[in-house]
Amino acid sequence: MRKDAAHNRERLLEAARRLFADRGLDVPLEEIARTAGVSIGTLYNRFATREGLVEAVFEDRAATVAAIAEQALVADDPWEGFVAFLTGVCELQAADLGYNDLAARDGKGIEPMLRIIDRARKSGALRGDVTLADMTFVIWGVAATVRATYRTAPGAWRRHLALTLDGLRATAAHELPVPPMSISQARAAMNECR
Amino acid sequence: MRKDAAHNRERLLEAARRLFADRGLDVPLEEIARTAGVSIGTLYNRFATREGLVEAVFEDRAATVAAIAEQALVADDPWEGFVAFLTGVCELQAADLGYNDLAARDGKGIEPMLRIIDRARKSGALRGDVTLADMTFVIWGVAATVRATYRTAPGAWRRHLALTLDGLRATAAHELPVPPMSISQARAAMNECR
DNA sequence: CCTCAAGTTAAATGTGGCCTCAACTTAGCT
DNA sequence: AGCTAAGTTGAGGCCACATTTAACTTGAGG
Repeated sequence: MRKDAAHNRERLLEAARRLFADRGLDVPLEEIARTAGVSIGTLYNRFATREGLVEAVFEDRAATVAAIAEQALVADDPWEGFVAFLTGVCELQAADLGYNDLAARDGKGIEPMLRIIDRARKSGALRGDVTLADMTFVIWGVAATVRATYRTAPGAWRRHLALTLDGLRATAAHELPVPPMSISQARAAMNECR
Repeated sequence: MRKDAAHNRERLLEAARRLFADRGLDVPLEEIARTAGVSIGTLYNRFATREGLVEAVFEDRAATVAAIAEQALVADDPWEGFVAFLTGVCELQAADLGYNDLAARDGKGIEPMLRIIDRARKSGALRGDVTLADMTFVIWGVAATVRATYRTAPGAWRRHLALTLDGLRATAAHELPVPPMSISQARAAMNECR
């Protein structure tokens, strides 16, 4: 790749990073190009599709989430680890409207939870009847609250999350009315998200 | 109003009712007119704005919600009443994507909860630290789950709601990290919802 | 310095939705 | 039957955004 092309690519990523963060994934591509000081054609040269750009902007997030998961797995208290993981992911959501959109559609954010859930359940703190698929409820719920409140009441999502977590403790468990979604249902539902 | 105009109004309401229910509030007005067998101009004659149409389609819902609230207030067990109200409203959301959109934006759905919450709190079943504003979390959360799952896993929202309710019981209470939103913050956040 | 593949540009094209308006039609009154 | 206010129509203007394309520019190897 030529030097000027690489440079434009960086400028585009920077612009997209900022605009996605402030306004979500639906920002017009023309505005991203303009903000980057580059023509719309160049944007299309560097990133064939919107998804390509989104992927490039957020590729680091997978590693971030993995790091949060690792931390969570070595926490002294498995429940604290579980809480720390969800809090960490939700903080990413709250800090970036683009990632907030993405997390609700993407699925990759919850897959690393499998072992964290297992550990917390075995410790007896996490209720035994929740599954990985139930974590989508947490993500979708907090995502919705972030979207609604990020301007009016930033930080309100922490209260939503805390209430949700209280419902996930073994000590809070009451019988659930329907079986959990299968993983493929959960994945399909995430893809369907807009 | 002339007879033919009244007739067209009905046809438009019917079409809008069905399309909103199936696809949410963002259905193109042209499609509603076409489905009603009427021109777009006539739609604008009968309903000056999209909100006007939405309001007309869903005007009965306020009474429905009020009825659910009344039922809830006379339930033997205040907690059961509380659960019944939220379940009832969420069933409305799940049955109609348009109302699902509306409930998350509208606020009117939760105002009648004030007395229900009071009663459930006084009975000792509902945790003492939750407020009316916290109910927006339930509405937003279930709305998001309905949107994500109505095709893939209809009914999954009942599980989301049940987990949420378990977190609202007094017996589940742990300290909350941030104070509740004020009512005006909650209202503003609802208006901000897309 | 020349060359040309690589890259950039902005205008053009396409799509989809909103909303208006001037020309036409009709209900309903007398 | 005739009049007219009320109502209907759909084409047309507008806008926002996506995507393509043909003409122009430039980095970098020889």
